[in-house]
Amino acid sequence: MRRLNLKKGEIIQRPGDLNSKVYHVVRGLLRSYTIDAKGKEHIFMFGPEGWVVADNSPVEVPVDLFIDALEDTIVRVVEKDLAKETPNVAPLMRRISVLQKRVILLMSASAIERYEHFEQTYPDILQRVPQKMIASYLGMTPEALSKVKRNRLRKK
Amino acid sequence: MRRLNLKKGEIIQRPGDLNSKVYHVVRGLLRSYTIDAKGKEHIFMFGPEGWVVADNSPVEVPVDLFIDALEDTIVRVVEKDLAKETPNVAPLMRRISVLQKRVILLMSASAIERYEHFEQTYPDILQRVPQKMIASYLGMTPEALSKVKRNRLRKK
DNA sequence: ACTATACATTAACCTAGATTAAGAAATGTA
DNA sequence: TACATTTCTTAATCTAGGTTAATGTATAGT
Repeated sequence: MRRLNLKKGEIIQRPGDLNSKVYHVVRGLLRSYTIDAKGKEHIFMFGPEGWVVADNSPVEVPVDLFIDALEDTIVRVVEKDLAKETPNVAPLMRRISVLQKRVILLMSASAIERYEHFEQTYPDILQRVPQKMIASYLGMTPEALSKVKRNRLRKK
Repeated sequence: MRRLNLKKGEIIQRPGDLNSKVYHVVRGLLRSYTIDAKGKEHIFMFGPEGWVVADNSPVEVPVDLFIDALEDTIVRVVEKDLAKETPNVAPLMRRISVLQKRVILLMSASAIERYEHFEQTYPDILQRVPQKMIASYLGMTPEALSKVKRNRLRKK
């Protein structure tokens, strides 16, 4: 069970990589993301201390996410097949539950609603990453997020 | 491990239900969905034979999805905490992987692209459910889906 | 402290998809 | 067969959010 010290900006996984690992964040902040056909970046998740970041695909298929460090970060690296032998079901169920909520939000909620949900759910991360990344995570442009926040202020 | 015979249209789980179960579809077709604040229905997943349908939340928290039968359906019902003791990690990972793809599609793909992805991934289900349900699953209105298909034909 | 680069905001304009409403097909049911 | 109900399509209109581009404001590196 290796440890790894990452400098801000370091990329530790790229789409296409085989035998990807599972990363337990000890300190710092990871993120996973894709880049689509038009070259646009879409953040899939943020991983602050205590979180587990991984591309949950079967061991043998290539991953489709980048993972990099948004701050200087320390991670514990676990081989994916090894992780399978210590089957900790609870965190997997939690992840599914979170993803379920995210899908439903993406399908049914407006930009403002999605932002306010994020605000309540991850107030910490809001402070730690640039707003354009929040926008990317929420599936909107930085300009749209800017507009949304301004309109909310006007109403109060 | 009970068995259950459902008639088309039967609802077996409602938002707020506690101690929800895990449903293994033996024959037929289930679906899970929410109804949002504006009364609009959003289909979260379809569960044809061989699939497992459940609201993957911790046992003790109330679920937030409806589950009903789109066809006459036979299911095997498993208690959730029991399912936890037979920790079958592989299907959970698969589900996460599918949800990951879905989130990324919702964030980055247009209506047409989402539809074509569905067509390729679940050609079977496309035949079995009304189009408005496909639209709901894809996060768009039936009208939008209709338009999308027409425009695609024009181009060919 | 100076410059460069990344980030945030604003505004004008545009477009995908929502909404509304009506009619046409299909499907179910007596 | 006829009638009702649900589903699908079309068209007109509207709007949230995307795009582009300019300006302002931090932040970082030397």
